[in-house]
Amino acid sequence: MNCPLKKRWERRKDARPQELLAAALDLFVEKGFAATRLDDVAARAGVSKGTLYLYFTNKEELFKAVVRENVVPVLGEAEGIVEAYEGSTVDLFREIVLGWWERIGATKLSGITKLMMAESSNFPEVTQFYHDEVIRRGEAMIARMLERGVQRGEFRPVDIHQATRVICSPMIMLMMWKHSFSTCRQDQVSPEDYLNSFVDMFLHGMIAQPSR
Amino acid sequence: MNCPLKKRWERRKDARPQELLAAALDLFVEKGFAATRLDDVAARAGVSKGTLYLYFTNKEELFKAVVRENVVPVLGEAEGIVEAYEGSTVDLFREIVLGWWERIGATKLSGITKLMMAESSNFPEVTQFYHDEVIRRGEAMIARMLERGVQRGEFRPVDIHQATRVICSPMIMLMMWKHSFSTCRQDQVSPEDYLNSFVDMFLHGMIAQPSR
Amino acid sequence: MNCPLKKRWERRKDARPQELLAAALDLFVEKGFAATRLDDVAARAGVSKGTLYLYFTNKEELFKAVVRENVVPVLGEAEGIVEAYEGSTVDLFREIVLGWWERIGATKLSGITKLMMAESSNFPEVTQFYHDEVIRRGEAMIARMLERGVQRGEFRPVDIHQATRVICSPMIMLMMWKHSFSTCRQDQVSPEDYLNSFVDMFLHGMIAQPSR
Amino acid sequence: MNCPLKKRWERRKDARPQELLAAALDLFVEKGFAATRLDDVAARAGVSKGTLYLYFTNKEELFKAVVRENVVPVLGEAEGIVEAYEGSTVDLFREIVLGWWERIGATKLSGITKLMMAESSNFPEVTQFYHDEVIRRGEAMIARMLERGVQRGEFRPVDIHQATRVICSPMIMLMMWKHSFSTCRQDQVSPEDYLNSFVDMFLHGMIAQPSR
DNA sequence: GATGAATGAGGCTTCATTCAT
DNA sequence: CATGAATGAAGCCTCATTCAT
Repeated sequence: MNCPLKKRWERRKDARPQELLAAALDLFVEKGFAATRLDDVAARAGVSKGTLYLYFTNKEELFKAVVRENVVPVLGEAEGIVEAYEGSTVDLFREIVLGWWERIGATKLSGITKLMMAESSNFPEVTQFYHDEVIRRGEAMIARMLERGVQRGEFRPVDIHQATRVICSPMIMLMMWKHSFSTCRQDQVSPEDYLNSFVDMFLHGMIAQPSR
Repeated sequence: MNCPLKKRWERRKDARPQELLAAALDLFVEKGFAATRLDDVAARAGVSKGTLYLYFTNKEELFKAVVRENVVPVLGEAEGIVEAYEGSTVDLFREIVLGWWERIGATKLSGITKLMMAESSNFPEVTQFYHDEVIRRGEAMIARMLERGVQRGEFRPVDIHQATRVICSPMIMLMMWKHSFSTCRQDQVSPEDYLNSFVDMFLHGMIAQPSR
Repeated sequence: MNCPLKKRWERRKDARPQELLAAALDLFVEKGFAATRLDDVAARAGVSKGTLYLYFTNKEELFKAVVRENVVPVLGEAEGIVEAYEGSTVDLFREIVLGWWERIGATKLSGITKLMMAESSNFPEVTQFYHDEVIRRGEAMIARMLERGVQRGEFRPVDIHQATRVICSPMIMLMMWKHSFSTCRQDQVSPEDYLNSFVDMFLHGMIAQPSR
Repeated sequence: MNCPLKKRWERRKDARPQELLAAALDLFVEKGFAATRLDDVAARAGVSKGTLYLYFTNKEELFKAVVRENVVPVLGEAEGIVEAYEGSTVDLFREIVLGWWERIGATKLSGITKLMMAESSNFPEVTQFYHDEVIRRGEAMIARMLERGVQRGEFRPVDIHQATRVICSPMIMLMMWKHSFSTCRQDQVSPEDYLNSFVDMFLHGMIAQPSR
C-alpha cells in the first residue's frame, strides 16, 4: 500500500497471464489454432517465447485458458438470465439473441467459435474440452428457453432438440461469416439486419397461432 | 486402336488426374487443407509425390481443381432446376434442399464446405476462388428461388438478401457438424429429422398467411 | 552395367543409409545419445537435416538401426563360434574374449556399450530394445560357454548366472574406460595387458584343480 | 545462544546447503547429470531456483559439492582401514569389498559412480575433478592392498596395476547395473550372490598356491 | 539472504517444393 | 512422363542462468 514500487511489480506479476491470454485470443482469432505461432503470441504480449511456458503447459492449455477466461463466463451469465427471467419467452428470446450478439457475436470472441468449428477434428483433446464446457452448456440453455416457451403456450410444440440446433445455426453462421469470407464481400452483411430477419423468421415459425 | 499398349497409356494419362483428385478430395475432407500432406495424397493415389506437380502447380491449385471437378457441377444442376421449375415454390424449396442433401450434404463433398469455412482466412487466393465459383452462385440461386416464391404470392415479402443467408445457415451448419464435433456426440443428429425441422420452421415462417 | 551414370546414382541411393549410419555411429560414440544432435549427424554425412527423416523415423530409430547394423551381427558370429567349437573350453574362452576385443572392444563400437550403460535409464524404449537384442543374447552366449566348460570337467562347478556377470564385467569396464576417463589418464591402460591379466585371473579362478 | 531467533537462522544458513546437496544427490542419481533440471533440485529442496545460485556457482559446482560431501569421506575411511589393518590380506580384501558395498554400492551413492562413467566425456571439468578426487585415490588404495598381499606372500605376484583394474571392474559394474538395465530384468541380480561369486573367483585366482 | 519471473539459444521434427535421373 | 531423394525454413518446447525486487 505504502510501497508503490512493490505494488507495481505485483500488479505486473498478476497481470501477466491476462496479457498473455489477451494476445493469444487475438492471434487465435486472427489465424486459427494451428496457424498461430507461439512466438507471435509472446511477441504481441511483449515477452519472450519461454515466458509463455511459465504460465501454460503447452499450446492446447493456452487455448483452453483463453476459452475458460473469455467464453465460459458469458455462458454463465446467459444461463442466469434464462433461469431468472420473468417476462414473455418471446422477449427472452430477443434478450438472449441480442445479448449473445453484444457479448460474443460482435466481439472477437466470435472467432473462437469459428475456430472450433474449423479445426476441431485435428485437435481431439481441445475439442472434447470445448464440447463439454461450451457447446453442451450452450445448447442446454437454448433448449431450456424453448421448453419454457412451449410450456407457457407461447410456442408451438416442436422437437426441442432439433429446434435448438436449427436456432443455433444462423447465429453460429453469422460468426463464421465474419471470419471466413468477409474479405471477399463488399456487400458486408449487416449483422443487425441479419439478426432481425432471423428473429422475425423464427418467431413467425414458432409462435403458436391463437386461433386456427 | 490397333495399338492397345499405347491406348492404355493414353487412357492412363487422362485418368491420372482423376485418381489424384479423388485422393486429394478424400484427404482434404478428412484432414482439412493445411493438415493434408501431399505425401499422403500421392500415396493414396499410388503415385510419387513429384507426379502431383506434373498436373498441379501447387497445393492450392490442386484444391481448386478438386472444387471445380466436384462441387461446381452440382451447383450447375441446381441452377438448372430452379430456372426450369414449374411447380409451386414450396415444392421447389423441398426439391432443392433434399437434392442438395443427397448430392452434397450427405456425401464427402460436405467436407469441402466445412473446410472452406474453416480455413479460408489463411489462404486468401483459394478463398477468393471459392467465393466466386461457389458461394456467389449458390446464394444467387437461393435468392432467385425466394424471389420466385414472393413474386408468385407464395411467400411473404421479405428481405431476400438476408433471408437467403438465414436459409443457408442451417444447411451449412449441418455439414459442419458432420465434420466438427461428431466424435464428441453420442446423440448423433439425425440429418433427416434436422432437415424436416428446418423445412417445417422455414415454411411456417415464410408462407404467406392467406387471410389474417 | 552399360549405364555408369545410372549406376552411380543407384549406388548413391543404396549407400545413403549406410553413410548416415556411419555418421550416426561416430557421433553417438563421441557424444552419447542425448548429446548427439541430428544436425551434426546430417552434417557429417553431408546431407541436410531433413534427409535423415527419409530413412529413420526419429532419433531412437536411428540409434536402433546403428545397433542392428553394427553390433548385432558380431554377436551372431560369436554365437556361431560357441556352437561349433571343437577345442578345449579354455581355448574357446580366449577365442571369444580376443574376438570380442578385435571386433567390438577395440573399435568404436565399444562406445555403443558405454552409451547404453550410461543413458539407458533416460530412454526406456531404446533400453528395452538393446536389452533384448544384445544383452540377453550376449549373456546367453557366455553362459553357454561356461556350461560347456563345466560339463566337460574343465571348469569348476560354479553359479553360471553369477559367473557370467562377473566375467562380463571386466570386458564391459574396459570399453567404458576407453570412453570415460581416458582423457584424464596419461598412464593409458594397455588393453592387451589388461585382458591378459583378466584371462589369467579368470582361468586361475575357474580351472578345476586336478588333484588337491 | 541468548538469541534463539538468530541462532535458528544461522543454523538454517549452514543447513541450507545440506538440504540442497541432498536434493541434488537424489536427482543426479535418478536422472543423471545432464538430465537433472535445477528446477527439480530446487523444488525438492523446497527453495526457489535462484537460491541454488547463492550457494553454488553453477550446475557443475553443485555436482562437485555433492561428490565432495558424500563420496570423498567414504574413500578416506577406506584408506585409513587399509593403512591400519593388522589381519590377513584376504580378510582385508573382504572387509574392503563389503565395506564398500555397505557404504557406497548398496546406497544411492552408487548412482554417482554410474553417472560419472556415463557422462564424463561431455563434462570435462567435472570429469577431471572426479578423476583426481575419487578415481586416482580409490585405485591407489586398492593397489596398496594388493601390494600388501603380495609382499606378505599371501597373493601370487601379479601386475598390480592391471589387477587393480580387473578387481574394480566387477564392483563398478554392480553399481552400473543397478542404475542401467534393472528395469528390464526380472531376474534381479542378487548383489550378495554376485559379490560372493566375485570374491570367490578373485581369491581362487589370486591366492598363492602353497605347494604345487 | 531469498525469490521467481524472465530470458533466448538450441534441439527435434514436419512438409511443400524442386530437380537430377 | 514419372520418380523419389533432397532440401531448408519453420514450429513447438526445454532449461541453465540472470536479475530486479
